[in-house]
Amino acid sequence: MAMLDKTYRPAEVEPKHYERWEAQGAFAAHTDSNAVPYTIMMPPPNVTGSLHMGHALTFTLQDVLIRYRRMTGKDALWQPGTDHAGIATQMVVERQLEAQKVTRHDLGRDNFIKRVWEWKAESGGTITRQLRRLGASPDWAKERFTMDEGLSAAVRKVFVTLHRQGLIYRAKRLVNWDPKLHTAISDLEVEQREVKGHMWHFRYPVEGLENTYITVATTRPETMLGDSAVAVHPEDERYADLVGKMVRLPICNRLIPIVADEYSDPTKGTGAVKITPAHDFNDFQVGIRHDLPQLNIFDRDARTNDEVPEGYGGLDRYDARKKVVEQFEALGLLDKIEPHTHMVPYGDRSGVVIEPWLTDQWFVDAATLAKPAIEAVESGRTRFVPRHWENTYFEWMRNIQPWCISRQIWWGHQVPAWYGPDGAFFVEETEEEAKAAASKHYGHDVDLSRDTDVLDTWFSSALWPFSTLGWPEKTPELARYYPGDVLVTGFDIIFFWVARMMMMGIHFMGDVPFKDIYIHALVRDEKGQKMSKSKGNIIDPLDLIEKYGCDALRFTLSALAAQGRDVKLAESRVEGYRNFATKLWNAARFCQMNECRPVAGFDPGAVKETVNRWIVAKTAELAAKVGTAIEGYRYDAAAGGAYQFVWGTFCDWYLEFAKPIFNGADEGAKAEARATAAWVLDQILHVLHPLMPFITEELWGQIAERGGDLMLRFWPALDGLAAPEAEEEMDWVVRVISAVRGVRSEMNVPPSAQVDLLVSGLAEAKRGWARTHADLITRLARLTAFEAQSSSERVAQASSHGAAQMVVDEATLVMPLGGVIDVDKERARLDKEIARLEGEIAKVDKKLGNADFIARAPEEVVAEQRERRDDWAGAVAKLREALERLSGA
RNA sequence: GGGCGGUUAGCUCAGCGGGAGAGCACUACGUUGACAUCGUAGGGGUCACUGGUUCAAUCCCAGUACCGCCCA
Repeated sequence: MAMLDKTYRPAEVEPKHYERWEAQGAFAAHTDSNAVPYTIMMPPPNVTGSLHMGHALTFTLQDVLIRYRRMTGKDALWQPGTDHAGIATQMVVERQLEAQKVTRHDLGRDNFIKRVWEWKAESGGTITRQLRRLGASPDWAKERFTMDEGLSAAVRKVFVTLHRQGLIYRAKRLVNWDPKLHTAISDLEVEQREVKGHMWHFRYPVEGLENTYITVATTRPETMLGDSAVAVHPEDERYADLVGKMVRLPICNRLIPIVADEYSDPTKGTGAVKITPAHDFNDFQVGIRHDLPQLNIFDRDARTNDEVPEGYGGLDRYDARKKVVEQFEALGLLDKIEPHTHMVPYGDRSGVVIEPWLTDQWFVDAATLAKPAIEAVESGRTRFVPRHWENTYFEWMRNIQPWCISRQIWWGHQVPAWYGPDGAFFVEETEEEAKAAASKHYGHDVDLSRDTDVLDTWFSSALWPFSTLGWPEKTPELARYYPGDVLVTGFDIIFFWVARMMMMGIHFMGDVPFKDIYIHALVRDEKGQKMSKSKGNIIDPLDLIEKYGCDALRFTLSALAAQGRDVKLAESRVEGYRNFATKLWNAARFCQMNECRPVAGFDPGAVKETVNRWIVAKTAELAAKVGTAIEGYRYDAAAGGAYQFVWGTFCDWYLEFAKPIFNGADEGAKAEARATAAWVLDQILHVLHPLMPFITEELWGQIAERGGDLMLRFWPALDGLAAPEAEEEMDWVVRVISAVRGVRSEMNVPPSAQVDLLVSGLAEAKRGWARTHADLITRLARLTAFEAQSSSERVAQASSHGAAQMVVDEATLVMPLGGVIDVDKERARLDKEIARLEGEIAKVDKKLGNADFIARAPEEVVAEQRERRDDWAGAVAKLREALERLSGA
């Protein structure tokens, strides 16, 4: 085996392994295997997308899960794919056309759609290529696209079925109309933004009463052109005698009624509110209650149509507003204008103000579908992690509104409905079936025209957990991998997507689409700000990968993914974990230099040396800890535990312990230490693999000849390796070394100074420990000699000439420093230590002196406190003796 | 207005009824044959505030303040 380079070079290593893994089919699920399946449905990124930090987080977390489960022997399916992202994709292609000064209308529908497919063929692979750079290991052979033939068939089937069940219907309703994109959008695609505007107070003359006016306040003066009524609260005495009278609407010169309706809030504005049923959601409801006409005054561009008085037609809504206000002022009917901050709806894609507009649209009866989806979470068949997201889910699902699923765009699944000459429609999966149905209906063949609308992108996404597995066909995949084990996603799409998958999954599959829903937080910048182009604080994951390596980024995201917290990403963290990768690399290099080669048939349970039994036990703990953490979605604990072990235990202590052995003469000990170190390193590579797939695979291959890739190996099953007595012994060694190092540093004993260490009062049982580890303690504490059992005369003599003394358990360590040491300083140090311990003792004494504590606290807690007090008291006594011995110096 | 989170070391965050923790940053020392992308040691906190429950509260409960997010 060639020697490892001095540093790890991720850029050279990553593509090499990824390509081999993929080519060898290492990511594939095995439908015909006997293993227990484990399924994650990848939230399909937009086909227009490119990898951002949110993707990096979510896909890293999913990849950690899938790699871990694959290693534990599950038949792991991570189902990948992309989403056609209707509006977003159409906008991208339209923007390209715009550069050529062409509109989609110039091309016509068919050509435009062809153009989008061409674009998809060219650029649609960006996001999946980038996912590969992240090390994601989904079953690429199963990659799907929401508009591919199979998924489109599923969409048609679902639409037709729900329509027959009365759960999809067509209706003329007020919808959120985007006047820029010329389509309806769903409530969820509307963003409410706080806007500083005005409140205009208009006086409407009451018909039949001289000089009597009712004043209405509005933030949208232009809509008065479509007013159908004025509403006051039924109990508002100010207006009681006006209810039932008519108002003559200025400008329009129409008569509209004054109605009593609880929608009017007497405490707001004037208490009288104008009602425009065709352009406001609340007013629409009032209109229904009072049977008011719905007067539509806008066209699809939100310009006034010809329903408005002469001179007002064809105006942009804001020009119309200006003109209406001017006219009111001219008429002396403008009472006042107040500054007013209110919420205004904006289209999340177009960024323009949404206009409530009366149109024919297709709706899903979401309330009906939501019921079993709510029940599934209530009963725990599907579980949110962290739990509190259930509240968010319930809140929305219990107040769910009809879902407007039709969009007046071209890119998407066209609604499978065909219209006859009289407007009757036929909802069928194919045109042939629609024709047949129409013939039956009319008694003869007729020409049909297909509905031009397409479906909301989220409609097809809602089917993702089963449509990707081949539904409506009864495929082996569908039987095997549905329901999924976990959905990993961000909270921002609980409504858009999670809720809808729950509804559709339960309705069509009769079972929930996944057992767990792991909701992770948003990635923010280090100051906690949302990353956005306008703020210029975007961190590109690919830049970080290039700079620090993919594993460093993955490890960082995992380490920061604590449940219930946003991920605040500081580049310094990535750098720190890159250093961790380097540390691991060099530990492996050290092992290699010392000929630590994996030994065939090595039995970790059979090692004899204490250090080895100790590290074997610690390694077993590590594997269990990391496995449990990943299973509990505690990525932070998994990463933290691995980091702590590799750096803080393996490198800082075990390898240091091993050095004297490697350099010693005991060949047996050397051989065992080498084999153990190699074994531990192998276990580390396994355990870190889900988090850091590349460096672990690389080391795996470089350290020894192997039978195959690390990624397809089994997770370490290390039972029965606990060694509490070895742990106790090595902990003692660590305490001794730490004590010496601490005192050396505090007393300014330079590393070069030659010092001995004497031991006094060491318990009989520990003398063997001291002898066994004398070399090791000597080396790590930088001593010249370590006297495990010193005579009291020697101790007394040494300390009377000046010595640093430290108490470890029942023993006192004495470091003779005659002539070097500042005795006053050492006294002060001992005094300080005594004072600290006495403070602790006082605290415990207070507790132990409390009769209630003794009576009520659990026995073991009381015993623990007593033990602790005894230990401290013993230490204080020894420190006093040490002071005493110093008195002669 | 309703709901949900958060407030612990300078920064980013763990912990969660019985001795305050990590990483980064900081200070001092250090090229000891894996690693300076490193080593050793150290300083730094009335765990937001006020009450309550408890033998015992950073941890549980209630309230307050401030910050963030979602919904209306």
